[in-house]
Amino acid sequence: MLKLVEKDPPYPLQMRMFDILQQEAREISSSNSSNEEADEKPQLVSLCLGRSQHMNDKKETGESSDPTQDIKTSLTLGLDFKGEFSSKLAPDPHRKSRLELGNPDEEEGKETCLSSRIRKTTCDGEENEVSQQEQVKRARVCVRARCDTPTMNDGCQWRKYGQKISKGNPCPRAYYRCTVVPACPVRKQVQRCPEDMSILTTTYEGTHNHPLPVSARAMASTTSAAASMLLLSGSTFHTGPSFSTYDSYSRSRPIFLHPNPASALNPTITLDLTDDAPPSASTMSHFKSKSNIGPTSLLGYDYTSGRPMLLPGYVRAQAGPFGQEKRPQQEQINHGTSGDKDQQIYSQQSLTETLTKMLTSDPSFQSIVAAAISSMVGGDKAPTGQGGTGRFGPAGL
DNA sequence: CGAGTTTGACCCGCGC
DNA sequence: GCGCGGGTCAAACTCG
Repeated sequence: MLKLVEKDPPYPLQMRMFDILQQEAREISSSNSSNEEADEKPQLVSLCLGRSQHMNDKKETGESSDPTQDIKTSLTLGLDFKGEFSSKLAPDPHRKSRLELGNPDEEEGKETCLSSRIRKTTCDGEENEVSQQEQVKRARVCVRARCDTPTMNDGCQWRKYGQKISKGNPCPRAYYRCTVVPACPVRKQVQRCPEDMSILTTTYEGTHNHPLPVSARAMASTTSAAASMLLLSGSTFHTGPSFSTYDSYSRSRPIFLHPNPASALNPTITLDLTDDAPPSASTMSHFKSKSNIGPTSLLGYDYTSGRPMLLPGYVRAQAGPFGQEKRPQQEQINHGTSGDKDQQIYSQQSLTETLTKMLTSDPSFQSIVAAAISSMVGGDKAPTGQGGTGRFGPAGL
C-alpha cells in the first residue's frame, strides 16, 4: 500500500482512499463468505464489492506477490457469485444461439474453456447454481448522474458497438462493450434522460474478467456493491416509491435508489446521483449555477463523522491522471476548453469514489440502501438474518 | 493503416 | 402466428 503512495506521489489521497476501500471490502467479503457458508442459504450472493475470487486464488497461489498488483487487480465490475464470473453465468443469448447454429465463436470458447480455476468450476457445472446464474444474468446497475459528456467516464475503455432509438425516448441509446481485453463480457448502455438532457443514465451489466485501471475501480466497486444488495434483497423489483437517503443525511445531497419499472425481467438498481430530488435541490442547484463542476463533485466524505458531506475542495484533492476514455472523440466535440473537460473528469471520478465510500464504508448507509431495496421489493424480504443484519446492521440511525 | 464509430440489417424474446 | 421492440452484428466510413 505504501508502495502505491510512493509510486504515485501526486495522488496520495486517492491511494489512501483505495487502501481503506480495499481493506473494508476485504472485511465485508470475508464476513459474507463465512456467513453464507455457515447458513447455507439458497441465495449465494455475496457483497464482495467487485473483488473477484480468481484474484484471491492468484494471491493464494503466489502468482501475485506484488501488493500493488494485488490492488490493481482486485476489483471488478459487477457481481461476484462464489467466485464465478457472471460472464460465464450470463452468456450472450445471441452468441449462444449463433454457436448452436454452428458459428464458432472463439471468444466464447476462450471465456468458457481456457485458464483459471473459476472457469474450471464453471465448466464442472453445478445444477443448484442455475437459479443464481439466472439472477446474475439479469442483475444490472444503473447509474443516473448529471454529465455533459456523451458517456460517463468510469475509467474503463469502451467501444461503441451499436446505437438504437428506443421507444418513448427521443434520445438514442448507445451500446458499449469493454475493450480492456477482447473477451471482457461487460457492457454498458448509455442514454440521456428525455426530460433533462443533462442527465445521463448508464447501465452496467456483467463482470470484468481482467484487472481494472485505478480510475475504474471506484465505479466498479460501487456498482458491484449496489448490485449485490439488490440481489440480497430480492430478485424482482416492482414499481414503487422512490427512496431517498436524504432523511438520514440531511446535510448532504441525497442519493436516490429506485426501481426501474422498465426492467421487471432484469432487476435493475438505479443509483440516482442527480440533484433534482427534493429537498436539497435548491441548495445544490444554487451552488451548481455558479460552478462548472456540477453537484456530484461537491459530495465529499467526512471521515470523522463517517458521513457524506459537502466538500468543495474534494474534486481537486482526488484529481488524478486516470479516467481518460481511450478515444474521447465526441467529448472533444462537445467541450470547449480542456479545463472544463478536466473538471468534468475530476467530477466523475469524485462521484464514483464518493459513492463507493458510502456504500462500502458506512454501515448505516448500507442499511439505508438495504432498507430501500427491501421496501421496493415488498417489505417482506428485508435483508435480515444472515443476509441482512449481519452485513448491513440495524436500519435504525 | 489500425482503431473506433456509424448505421442498416438481422436475430430473438415477448405480448397480443 | 405475427408484429414490435431491444440488442447485436458487421460493412462502410471516419479519424489520427
